Amino acid sequence: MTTEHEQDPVHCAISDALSVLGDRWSLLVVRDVLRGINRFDSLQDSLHIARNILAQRLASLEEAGVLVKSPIKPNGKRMCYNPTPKCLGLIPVLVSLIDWTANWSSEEQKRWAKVIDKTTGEEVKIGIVDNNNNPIPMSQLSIQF
Amino acid sequence: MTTEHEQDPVHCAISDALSVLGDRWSLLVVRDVLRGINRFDSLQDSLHIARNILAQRLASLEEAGVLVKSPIKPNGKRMCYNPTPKCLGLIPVLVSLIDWTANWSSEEQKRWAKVIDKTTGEEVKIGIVDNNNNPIPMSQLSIQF
DNA sequence: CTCATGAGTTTTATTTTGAAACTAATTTAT
DNA sequence: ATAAATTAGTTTCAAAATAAAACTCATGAG
Repeated sequence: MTTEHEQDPVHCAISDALSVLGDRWSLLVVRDVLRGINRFDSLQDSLHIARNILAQRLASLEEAGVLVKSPIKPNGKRMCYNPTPKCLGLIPVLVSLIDWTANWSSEEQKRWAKVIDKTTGEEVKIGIVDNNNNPIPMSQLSIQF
Repeated sequence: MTTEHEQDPVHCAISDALSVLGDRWSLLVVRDVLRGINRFDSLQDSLHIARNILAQRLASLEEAGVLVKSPIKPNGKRMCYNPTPKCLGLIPVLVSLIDWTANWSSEEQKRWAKVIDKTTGEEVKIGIVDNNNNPIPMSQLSIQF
């Protein structure tokens, strides 16, 4: 794959993102790390992912600059994985995925993302707004990637 | 240790979303359909995806209610795939992925998502906002998935 | 009617994933 | 201090998913 076509719509910002995140597990690992689950075995317990695949994903997320791997105690061998600023940058992706499911799934238990402004304690939301910060309904949008 | 997840980590809104979208291609198909590329062969040309995989993804996106498949002319055999409202609901996901890449990739050609309000022609933006729709910096956020 | 196009399906090879067992180092318990 | 249990993976092998190409078979254009 990844052949070099001159006019290549596959090579765009979305596919760049998906080359790191476009699989069944990566975003769930990111979610767990943001939740504070940062050890190999706790992640495996939480996700029930195959251990070899987890090792692979952690390595690729580290290489992508999304996680940092560091020993728990200096020079130790026990590791932990923590979120980088680039990882925090994925919060809008996670929130919009959660809200999409909440909005559009027919399931009983609709879970909304809850994001809190630490300074006010207030709940915040993700959305599309115009220059005056007024929300705009989705049906009114046209997208140009 | 933040053991404050009262939510089921295995079956959550994110993994629900990823069971439809969590692969290499689905979101790129969605992007193309939103762009107006809605025929099997044009999608294949655009994405260089294997034809059997494309057929699979289109079927699963249709089953998920993201796309509708319909004949171009009544009772015809030539088909086209078009976005449902649920598909439009993915715009924030796509936009936040694009913006993430633009913000955090080291590449030269950073592409920002451009979303336009069809009624005004004005460009709009996606972000995390408080109840007054004012944007909030990422560092101020705490998440509870 | 003929030929090119559209929308897939089939076939086969390659890659990725998953489950389980296996290391080797490191804590913890006795 | 020694034994037992944890941690953080790796290895192995089977099963599933993906890719590339060839193959249908109906339709539309000329």
